[in-house]
Amino acid sequence: MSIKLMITDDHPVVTNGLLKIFDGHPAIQVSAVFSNGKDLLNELKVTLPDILLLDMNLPDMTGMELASEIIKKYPSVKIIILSSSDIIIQVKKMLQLGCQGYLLKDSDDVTIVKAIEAVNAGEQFLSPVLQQQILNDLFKKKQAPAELTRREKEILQLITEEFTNQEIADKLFISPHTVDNHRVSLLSKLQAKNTAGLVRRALEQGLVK
Amino acid sequence: MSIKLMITDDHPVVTNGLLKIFDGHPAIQVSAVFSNGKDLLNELKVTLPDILLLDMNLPDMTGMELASEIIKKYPSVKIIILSSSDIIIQVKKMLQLGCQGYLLKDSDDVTIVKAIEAVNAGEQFLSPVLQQQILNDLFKKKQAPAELTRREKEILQLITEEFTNQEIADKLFISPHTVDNHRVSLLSKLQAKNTAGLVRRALEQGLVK
DNA sequence: CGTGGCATAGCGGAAAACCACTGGTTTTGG
DNA sequence: CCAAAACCAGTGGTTTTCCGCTATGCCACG
Repeated sequence: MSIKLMITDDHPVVTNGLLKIFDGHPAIQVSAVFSNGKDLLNELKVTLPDILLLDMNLPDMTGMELASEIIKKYPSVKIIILSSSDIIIQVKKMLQLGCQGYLLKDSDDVTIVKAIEAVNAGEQFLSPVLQQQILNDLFKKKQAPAELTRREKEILQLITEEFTNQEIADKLFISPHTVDNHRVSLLSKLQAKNTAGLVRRALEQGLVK
Repeated sequence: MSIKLMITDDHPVVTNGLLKIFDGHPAIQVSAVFSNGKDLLNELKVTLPDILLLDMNLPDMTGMELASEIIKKYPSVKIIILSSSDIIIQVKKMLQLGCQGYLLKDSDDVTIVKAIEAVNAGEQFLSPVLQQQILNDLFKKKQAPAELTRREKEILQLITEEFTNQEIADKLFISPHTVDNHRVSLLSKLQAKNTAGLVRRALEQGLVK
């Protein structure tokens, strides 16, 4: 049985190139090509492909929105994102959304076919470049230490766990005033403006949990 | 020039095993072995190794604390964490702290030597198992979509950016009361108790930025 | 064409957070 | 052992958030 594929991309150059690639692969059958999200959604009401090659930058809606909707409505359709953006955050987001693959547009024929076969087999696929980049990302961050005292870390932890000053005070057997004081120090040290900022920085800098 | 190595681990079995491995590698010279953090810190005041093999679970202090301090005081020392824990969060934390490698204790001789050589050459090294796990991690999350309306997402974003209700209202040309209402919806939908919870969930679920 | 979800707006009151002080005790490191 | 840093506690006041109400206009979907 051949793999039924749909392509959505508003650049004819890309779609033509893809079509040419799949021409030589009888196991991969392109059942439809669309240049915008709306057309795709309409077609999906009628037929579902095995795999959908989806561009991130469509004229009528973002890839995020589109992918999100498709995943929700038609969970059986496997989505491979086709993008020229290698921004890690974006890659992560799409994968966490539930896409099965993420291909860079400069991928060669072999890689693209490999990706489709892998995803069709129930695996995931990530452009090798991106794999490397994600690993590097982990090392790079080297966040500024942000010198917090033991007590401050402890209280920051509890703040992110949604405890109020009063609750924290009870837990640590100190006065709510003291908790408040630590809070002020934290705001200053982390250069935050309010609780939201504290939690944000705490999570971003891995100071908690 | 040979690589000067220090080992810190409170399990004789582990250190003995390591020593045996390095016996066969003249390019790697073990200059000292410690069984706790304090002894190590004392020695570092006198001599610095090229690379430090550091156990995560020491009797007197956590690997986090120790690594953090060493990185701050002696940034030239490269640290490879030696741990039996493959908990991804912990791995990430150590790497972001600035450690150059993370080895699982069940790694074979070849891998360990490879790691040391890589780190000595200025690269990073991660146990292959962990590399795979981190990539899988990205796909797995499949977070519950958390159905937020456009407005709610927008407001959640601004909350995490430390704006107050009043400021958000000004920005969106709506009443502060309306912002407050959306906030209540958000608290309910995300099952958060307060602003801290909102920000935490927003970041964890990648709903912002 | 109605029903339900969304966005808007408002009110009032309680709770929590924010801010700037002062001042005492304990811990820590050189 | 001394000084600095951290921790604790309090006063007093302002701002913001939290929560439960009510209520209206809009629009999409069946």
